[in-house]
Amino acid sequence: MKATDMNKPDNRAAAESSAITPRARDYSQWYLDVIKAAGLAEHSAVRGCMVVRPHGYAIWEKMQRELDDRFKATGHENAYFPLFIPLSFFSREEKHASGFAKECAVVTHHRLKAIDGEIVPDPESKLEEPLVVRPTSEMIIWSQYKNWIQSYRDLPLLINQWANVVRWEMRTRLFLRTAEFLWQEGHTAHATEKEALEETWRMLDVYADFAENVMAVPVIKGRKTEGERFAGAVETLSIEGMMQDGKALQMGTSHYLGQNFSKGADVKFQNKDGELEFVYATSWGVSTRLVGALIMTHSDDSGLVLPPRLAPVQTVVVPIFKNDAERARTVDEARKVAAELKALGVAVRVDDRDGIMPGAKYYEWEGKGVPLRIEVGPKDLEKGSLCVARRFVTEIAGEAPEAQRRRRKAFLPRAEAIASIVPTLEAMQKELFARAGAARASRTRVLDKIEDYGKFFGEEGGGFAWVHWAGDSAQEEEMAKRFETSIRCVPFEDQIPPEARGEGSCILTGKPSKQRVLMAKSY
RNA sequence: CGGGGCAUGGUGAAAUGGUUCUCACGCGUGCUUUGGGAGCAUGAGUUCCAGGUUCGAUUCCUGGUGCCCCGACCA
Repeated sequence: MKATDMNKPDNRAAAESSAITPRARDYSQWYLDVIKAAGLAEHSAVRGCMVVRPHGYAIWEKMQRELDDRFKATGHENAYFPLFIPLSFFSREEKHASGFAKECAVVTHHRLKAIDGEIVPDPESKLEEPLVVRPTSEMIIWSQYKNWIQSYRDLPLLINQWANVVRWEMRTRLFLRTAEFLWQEGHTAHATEKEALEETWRMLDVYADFAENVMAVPVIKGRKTEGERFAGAVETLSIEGMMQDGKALQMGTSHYLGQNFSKGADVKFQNKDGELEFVYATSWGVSTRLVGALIMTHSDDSGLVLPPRLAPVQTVVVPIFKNDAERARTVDEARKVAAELKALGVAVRVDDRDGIMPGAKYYEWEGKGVPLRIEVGPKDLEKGSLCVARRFVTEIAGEAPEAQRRRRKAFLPRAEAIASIVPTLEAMQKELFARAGAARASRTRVLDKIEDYGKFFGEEGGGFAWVHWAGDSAQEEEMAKRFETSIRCVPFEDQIPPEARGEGSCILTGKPSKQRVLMAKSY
């Protein structure tokens, strides 16, 4: 949408142009506005690629650390494999290769040359075998595992890689889908199917734990239908989150690969009985898409809202002063407060920049999603108090923004204020999770009639729908065309709310169905 | 890859076949200010690329490139 009317060249409109589009008006625009206001990322001049700015990267680093701890705790180690995959390796697993074929960047030359004054790939430097820039690393990793695995004693092999991958997507969206993105991919090898399946389920649980307890995003765990499965996988599990516009976002996947890839790469091991057997495999990954999920789950019309556990700055301290003497005293106090908070384990930053009005700093830090702000002014020095302001308060319908602002600021005695920071951050973490859960619940329906289904995803704006399903792949596609919805997953039984459990009949075909599936529009 | 649209300082926009292209935000400098986006003064910075039409093109034409929207694609 191009808001030409909004941008008349007068002062007011120009000042407003830096404001964030309300979520209710245009969710896509709001999403981009938040990313810009928070300084997370921007489009690169390189087609379809994203530049992650420091604040965005700092959030990703926090995610990395939390995830990495969990991977280590479950026995995994990090390693690194090449960016380039020889085409012959890539094509060893047929379904995998054809699944990714349409979105691969391919390197064909290794040298440039000036021809007619123009620098072009040197025709004489053409590679004998093209190199595929990894869209995922199964094949390059398994070709290496062949050398690493001979005996059951070499198993399980539990490796994770932090890397970038390239998928030549037609249409891109910051964080959610870009030509190049950052991720982690785990690739494990096991002696038995049972063990590999356990690993697949275990890592999905790790992702769900991370999503809910760190990102404060409630997710639904389940398995993908055949049509949505990872190319080459026997089973794909995923966690699905609901964004504020009611759409589902796949936040992480864990695949059971069976022996497909070990056969493709010819990786056998000798078991205890001395017999040769193909290895059982899993792979699992999450990407910088999670940053997009974070934005679309918690943020508001003032900008980014970060769960404290992922906030690079959890508390910002802003000194307020009118002259040099006040400046010296308030900055000094701000630094003392910061040091005390740091000792309590709080990520804290003092914003003592001169020449910027305090209000401007508040807007800036709110836009960046900092959970708590402490203001230190001359009055606080006199009274021995501090002003603590929260990034969000529980919304009260109809309350004016000005009233909300007052309600979320509190002047507290100094010691009390400092002691309140850690518990407040913890409470905010919990509140975000609870809020997201409530938002999801309010947009979730249990539906039995196809008319209700159409109405829900039409005029009612959609969300998650629990419906019985017994259709085939073609009928799945019909649902996609008719309602722009898809089966997000076939949930594990404990993921289905009580009111949606039990057997029934398919919403489209009327055929008997054992359990309901999760339907939604998706990103 | 098909259909449509757009291309003007860092950003968002105006204007024009004819002197030196306009405005706001942002940026630099100085003074002043600082408990919710300060003010004044002053300064720097712009017509995507290549051809063509024309006395003269940022404007019109052709081609290229890039971006946006719709489809296709995206498990």
